[in-house]
Parts: sequence; C-alpha cells; structure tokens
Amino acid sequence: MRARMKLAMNIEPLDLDQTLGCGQTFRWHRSADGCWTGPLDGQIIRLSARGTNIEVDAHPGGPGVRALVASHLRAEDDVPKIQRALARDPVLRRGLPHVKGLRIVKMDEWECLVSFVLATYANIPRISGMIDTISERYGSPIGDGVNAFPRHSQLSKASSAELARCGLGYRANYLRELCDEIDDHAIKQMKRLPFERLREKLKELPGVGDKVADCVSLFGFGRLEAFPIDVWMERALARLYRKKGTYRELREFAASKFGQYAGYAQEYLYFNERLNAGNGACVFSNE
DNA sequence: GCCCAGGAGTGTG
DNA sequence: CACACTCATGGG
Repeated sequence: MRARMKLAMNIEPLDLDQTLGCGQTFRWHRSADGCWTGPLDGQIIRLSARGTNIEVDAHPGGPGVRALVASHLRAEDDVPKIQRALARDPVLRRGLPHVKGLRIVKMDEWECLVSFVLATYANIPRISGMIDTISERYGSPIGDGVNAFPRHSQLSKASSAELARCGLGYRANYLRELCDEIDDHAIKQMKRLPFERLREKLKELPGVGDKVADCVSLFGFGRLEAFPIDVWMERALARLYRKKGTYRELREFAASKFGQYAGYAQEYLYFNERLNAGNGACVFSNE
C-alpha cells in the first residue's frame, strides 16, 4: 500500500476537461467519472472537481503537493483579468464565456521540450503514445505501473537505434541529437532569458523551429506572450480574422492584437478550432 | 488502403 | 525571404 494524501485546493476558474484535455500537455488521462490522473514531478496526481474546489489525491504525497499542483495549473494567473483584456477583441469576446476555465499549464521545461519535438507532424493520440513509450522505457517507476517522464540523464543513455524502435519515426534522430546538445544546466540558464532571446536559443536546437520554440516558451518556460502557430491556428486565423501569411507575419499579427496574453488567446482559438473540426460546436465566430 | 498529423531541415529561386 | 521537397509512421 503506497503512501497517499488528499487535499482540497481552490483554483478558479478551472475547467479540468478543457485545460488538461486540449493538447497542451500529453500525460493526463480522464477516467469515466471525470477525474484526471497524471504523473507530476514524481507523484501520481488525481484531480477531481468538487464545486468550485478541486480535490487532489496524491501519492506518495508530501508537503510539496499543493505547490506542485498550483504551479502546474498556474494558480497565480488572474484569468478573469486576462479574459477582460482579451475581450477587447470582438472575435474572442463572443467565445470567452465558453472557455472561462481553460487555463494555460506550466510543464517541466525538459519534458515540454521533448514532448513538442516529438509532436511535430503527428496527431495528439500518437504524441501521447510516443511519450508513454519513452516514459515506460527510460523513466523511473512511480507506482501503479506509471513511470515519470525520463530525465535528461536517463534519456541520454538511449541509442539512436533504441529510440527508433519507440515508434518515433524520423523524430528519433532529433531526440538523440537534442540530448547531446542540451542539459539541465543549459535549461536552467535559459530560464533567465527574455522571451525573444529564449526563442532564438531554443531554435538553435535540433528539431526546434518557430512553432516548437513557441510551444516550449509558452507551456514550458511560462512565457504568456508566446503564440504557437500550427496548422489548426493557421485555419483559425484565416477563418476568423481573414489573416494569412508567413509564420513571421501571423506572429506579429498576434503580438499586436493580443500582446502579453497572446498565449491565452492562442489556446482559446486552438481549442475552438479543434471543436469546430470535430462537431461544428465552435464558440468563437466573426459574425 | 487512404489521409492526415500542435513541422523541421535542406536546398533552390 | 519565400517556396518546394523530403522525412517515417501510427491513428482515424
């Protein structure tokens, strides 16, 4: 019987389904009863909504669990204030009531970097599969048959041939080279860089271009001004703003329109565009 | 079987 | 700088 701990937290607003299920992060799983379970910094965390509170079930638990969850869900963000600022844009204003509890998450920088390098040109179920595989093979067991995401030192032991057998496709080589070109210390140094310099530094890494650099800046390094643009976002910008162009042009468009909260705007639009493709239930429109 | 995927790297115009 | 082509493969 593993050690186990329960506690209640108040992080508002928060919609677990929207926040953990929208493709920002890949290791949370929803069970039929609506609980979300995932590995976080060596803990297995289960989250469930209890009115305006969330119940946190952690094992092994410990004094750091509350801070861990608060950090991951960015409890410090004043989301209503962010949404009031973004509501100056008429397109966002109409849909914001439907995504009140969609928050940006804060991932571990290394995990985020690897995850989004693997995420290139793959769909979300496959990305989850790739990440599960490398976690099973190279991460440390933390209970219930779940492994932590492999640390840099653990993943660095994998040969290129081994990684190729993890179903990563051409991404295996990126990951192998990535391990050689960065380490925990370099990541620690990068945390201090201003956004644009961080972005340029990330782009020097193998497998990291504009889009991955923006994802890692946003979800890993917590830079809310980052605005990742993938195929879904290109569609959203074309459909809702009649805006097309190169990555640079779209990025500058977003920066001028959404400013310091571009990352939140991106996640709202991304969430909506995928809904739109799925069942037509889009919540943002330009009409 | 076909199509597409939270793109990046490389070479060319 | 902008575009075209290639990369390897699982999930819908």
